[in-house]
Amino acid sequence: MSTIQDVARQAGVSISTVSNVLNGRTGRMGKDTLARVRAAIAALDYRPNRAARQLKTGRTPMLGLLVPSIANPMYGYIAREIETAAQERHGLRVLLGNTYRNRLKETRFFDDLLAHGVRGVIVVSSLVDERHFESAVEHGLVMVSYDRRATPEIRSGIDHVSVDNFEAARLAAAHLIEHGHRRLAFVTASGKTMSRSEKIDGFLAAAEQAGLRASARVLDCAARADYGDSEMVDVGREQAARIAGDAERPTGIVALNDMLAYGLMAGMREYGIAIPAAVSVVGIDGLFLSTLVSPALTSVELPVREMARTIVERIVGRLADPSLPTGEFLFPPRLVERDSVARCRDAEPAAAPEAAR
Amino acid sequence: MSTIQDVARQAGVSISTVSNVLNGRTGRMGKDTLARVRAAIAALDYRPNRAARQLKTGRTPMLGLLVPSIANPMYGYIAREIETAAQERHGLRVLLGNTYRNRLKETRFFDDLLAHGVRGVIVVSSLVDERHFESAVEHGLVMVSYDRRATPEIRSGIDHVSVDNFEAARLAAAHLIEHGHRRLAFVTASGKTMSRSEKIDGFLAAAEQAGLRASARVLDCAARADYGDSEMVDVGREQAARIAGDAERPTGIVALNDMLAYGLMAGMREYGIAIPAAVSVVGIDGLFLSTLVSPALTSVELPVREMARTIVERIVGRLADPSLPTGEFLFPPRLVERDSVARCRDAEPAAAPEAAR
DNA sequence: TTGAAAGCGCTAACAT
DNA sequence: ATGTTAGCGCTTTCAA
Repeated sequence: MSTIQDVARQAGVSISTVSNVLNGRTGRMGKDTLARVRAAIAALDYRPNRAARQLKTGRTPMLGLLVPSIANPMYGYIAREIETAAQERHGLRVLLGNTYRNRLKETRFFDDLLAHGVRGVIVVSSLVDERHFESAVEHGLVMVSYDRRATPEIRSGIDHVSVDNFEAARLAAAHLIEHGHRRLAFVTASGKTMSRSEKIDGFLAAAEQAGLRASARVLDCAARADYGDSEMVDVGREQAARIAGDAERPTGIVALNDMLAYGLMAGMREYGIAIPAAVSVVGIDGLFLSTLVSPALTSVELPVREMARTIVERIVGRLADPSLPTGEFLFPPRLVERDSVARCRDAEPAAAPEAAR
Repeated sequence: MSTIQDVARQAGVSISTVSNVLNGRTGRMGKDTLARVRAAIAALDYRPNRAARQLKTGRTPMLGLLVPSIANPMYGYIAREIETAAQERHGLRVLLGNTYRNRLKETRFFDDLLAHGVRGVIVVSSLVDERHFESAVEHGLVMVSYDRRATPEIRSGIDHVSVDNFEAARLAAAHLIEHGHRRLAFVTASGKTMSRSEKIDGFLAAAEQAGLRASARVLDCAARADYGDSEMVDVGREQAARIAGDAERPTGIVALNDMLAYGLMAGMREYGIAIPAAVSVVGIDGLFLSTLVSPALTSVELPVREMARTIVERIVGRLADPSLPTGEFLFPPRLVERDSVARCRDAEPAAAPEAAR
């Protein structure tokens, strides 16, 4: 690898001149000096050493990205959009870490980012407890959290970008209600993350508004202790078993997310419960896999690309101007109808006048 | 952030002593000197600046990982295993890049790695043309290619880790043959990557051996030009349409990979072709999603974790000793039976004596 | 057993 | 318009 020295020698100029070219300070530079430097750079196939530059400037064109597990299709999707936005819009590379929702792994990742001189980091769907985040922020990290709402009333050094989870679940439940369902359930994994609580609230609000609050149920179930990508799927399967044996079975189900819905549907199938004939299901996320399961899953879709862009812009912006206040950025979800919801057969005509159509 | 200077001052020693502690050269060090240094490090929450270290040593504990798109569940799975192996076994971080199978993006990623001082890189399922790889290797990158076989007879500066694709497809076809299928097809996307050709060969070899070569068909279909994660799914769907309209329709299908199989099954469903009653399907990859589609997909599973470990060990090994020769590492696949294969109804009893069981 | 000092490649004052 | 120079924080001889 050639260095700035080699380029300077080759071009017959000093290293400062080369450095000036490198950093775009070509304003009052001799036209042919510039040309000679450029030629030398090309001839030597010179690439500035980032470590040296970083040692001097304290900056490195890199972002950290922390996900529970990149094998989970939802996180893979988000990661792709974030990497693409960071690279194409700002030339930033992405350092990836799987945390398996382990606090120690998260902390170590922050430490490594700091040591590597990386100042911007995106944390996807982390733990409820955010204290170690604040500590990382104090050490100089500019952080954006995805899929966690800000804790109300607490000033945070972290940007929060997420979908309106309340609205997402409300939309899903309302869709079921519109189709005449009156025995509703929200199926979730236990362990209250903030986004889960919000979804539950949205679900219950829709039920309440339709006068169905009394019969609406929230079914949760412990996930396996160790984080796996099939965690949600397993929860769905397990819940299917429980629901199958339930005499007062719900006819309309909102799933915490698409992966859980897939597991739920697979489980239902094993118990011979037809979807959507016997039970209708709505997911949340809008993964492209939802078109592949059978029946294709009706789901509340998240504007992932837009969120990814906002995340990157926030980091870049606050990196450039640390005095910028942090904020909360909420995105609207959108229901995408597919084939997992049918009109409820038990629906009373009075309650659903359009049942005959 | 505190520096080595701060630690030295706090401990009342020179920076060399601190550096020695940092690098484990504590052999003949005063017992309490060591203790004082350690205490100072802890007290100041000191973390060595990697950029400075790298500038000196030329090394940085980081690997590059290039995938077509991390949103593709198969690449997400591989990426997770690689990141985990790199981090847990060697403390290495992973720099991720999506290439969308674009040669320019790949080249730029290599350039950036070099500039960042990263010397090890893993390339997953890249283009057929490997010339830009060799150029990167000449510039000092230690490279491992996943899912591409070495070009025979050509000495390469690259390690190749892959599954035995021939065997994978052979296994899949043999499984169909065992179930009495005599009209076989291999469904693939057009564009001949090496792994695809090998799979085709394995498929045809199995057909040949069963005397079914004449009727065995390879169906390919152009993917959309721009790389997308639903690329394979779309190809599967399109092929389903074609197969549905085929009077001499195959009864046993081997899909290039699981994603394509999902699309194929979804397409078949739309055309009212029952799986496995009318057509049996076998995928290749063994993604966990295969348990979620309906019917659950019988698939030839890849030993992804073992492959990921080998990939990391190869890089680390050759980074430590560049004189190590590169090699090819082939892993055996394994058939996992689920519900997408049934005994062929058209099977002639003579050809399949156990048909009556 | 510990310390002094050179230098990795670059940026950005400051000089000229 | 271009060059000189002082570090950024660390590792590693070499000397004491």
